[in-house]
Amino acid sequence: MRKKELKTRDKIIKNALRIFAQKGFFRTTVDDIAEATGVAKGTVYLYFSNKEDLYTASIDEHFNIALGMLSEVDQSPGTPGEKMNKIATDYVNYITDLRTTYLPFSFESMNLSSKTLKKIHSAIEPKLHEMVNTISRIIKDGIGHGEFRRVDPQLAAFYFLSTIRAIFFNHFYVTNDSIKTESVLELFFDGLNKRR
Amino acid sequence: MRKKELKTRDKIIKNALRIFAQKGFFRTTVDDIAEATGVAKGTVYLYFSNKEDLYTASIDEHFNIALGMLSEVDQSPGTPGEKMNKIATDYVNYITDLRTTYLPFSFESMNLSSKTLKKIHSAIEPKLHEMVNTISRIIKDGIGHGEFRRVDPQLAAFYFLSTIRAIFFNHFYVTNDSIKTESVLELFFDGLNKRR
DNA sequence: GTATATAATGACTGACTAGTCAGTCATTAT
DNA sequence: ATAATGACTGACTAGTCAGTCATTATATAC
Repeated sequence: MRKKELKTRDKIIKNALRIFAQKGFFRTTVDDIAEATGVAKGTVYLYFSNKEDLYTASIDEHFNIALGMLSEVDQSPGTPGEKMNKIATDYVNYITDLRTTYLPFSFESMNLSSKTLKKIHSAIEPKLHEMVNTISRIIKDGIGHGEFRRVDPQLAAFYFLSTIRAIFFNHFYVTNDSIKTESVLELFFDGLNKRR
Repeated sequence: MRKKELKTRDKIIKNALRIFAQKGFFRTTVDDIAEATGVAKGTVYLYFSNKEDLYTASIDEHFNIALGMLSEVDQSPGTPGEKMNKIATDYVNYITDLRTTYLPFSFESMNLSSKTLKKIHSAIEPKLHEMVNTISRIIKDGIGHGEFRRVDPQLAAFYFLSTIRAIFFNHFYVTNDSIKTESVLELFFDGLNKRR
């Protein structure tokens, strides 16, 4: 039964994404995920050949969700600046829902020298590039319309993603949570230097 | 013999910092660190009560080094903008030397809900605040001298640290390494928006 | 109603590693 | 020359968890 199979597989991925995002790869056990999904551990291994495979699938899911949000905002009306603001707030909400402290779920925290993590890295890279490219197009558009300065769109897109991460970092490490998404975005768009 | 004791303990921390930075907490074994230091595992436990204790000590060492670099630059001559540029490039060089892919070594990648990581978090937090405060003072100075806009110095300082992290992120995830520290800093200081 | 195929289970294994501790030995004190 | 010290060792224990597989349950076919 193909339908049922997809359903179980999807349920596992959904739970794996949430738990991996909350606890990270090493502190998450396959038993955790099986229990959360309501299946036995053996069932997980019917759909995924090993833990890394499941992790990779979870990351894939995560990026698909993120890319979905991105293109939705991209296709909605608004100036490039408005679109980027929407992207940031949507993404912040999504991650907040995941209740992850294990952030970008999580590229920078992994040692790429091991085979496993290289595999994960190569699964992430194309997705990340797709995100960068989408944002890059919006920025190019903004440059064309005279809204943005003539900067390297790829670099600015990348930096924009880092800025979004900075917002979370604020949330988790500054107990005084007066720091708001808008303030950080304001800094991103207007910079620190005084205008001359 | 007090002298010798300090030496062994310091050697262990030094190696632990390097290896934890390269592989992260979970993939690093105490045996790895002992072997790298040239002592038996038991020796490690003479100086540290457990693995987390050693990790915390390593993070402490890391922040002390970072804070040392910060205050050195702070006390040297230069405009606030020049100082911040120096801080960023120095820090990039330091991390590059560590050969870490396990970034800010590593706040955002840990699940704070566990006791262990809460302990680590509380060890990090004061150090991080000290870093933010130092940078914050430089920014305040820049605002006073009319170099920077009137922004929240704490927020801008925090965002500056995130910007430095963004530079590494670039290095590790963009195979085309045309992206340079200066370009990212330029975006930080001047923002994306066109000046009106 | 029986047979076959497919899906799911969970007890079990074995590799791995944090942490222990009885014993060693070079150095220092008497 | 003898005794005391304590830094250091590494084999060992105990716990964890990824991955397996013989067994059971469920669905489908005839």
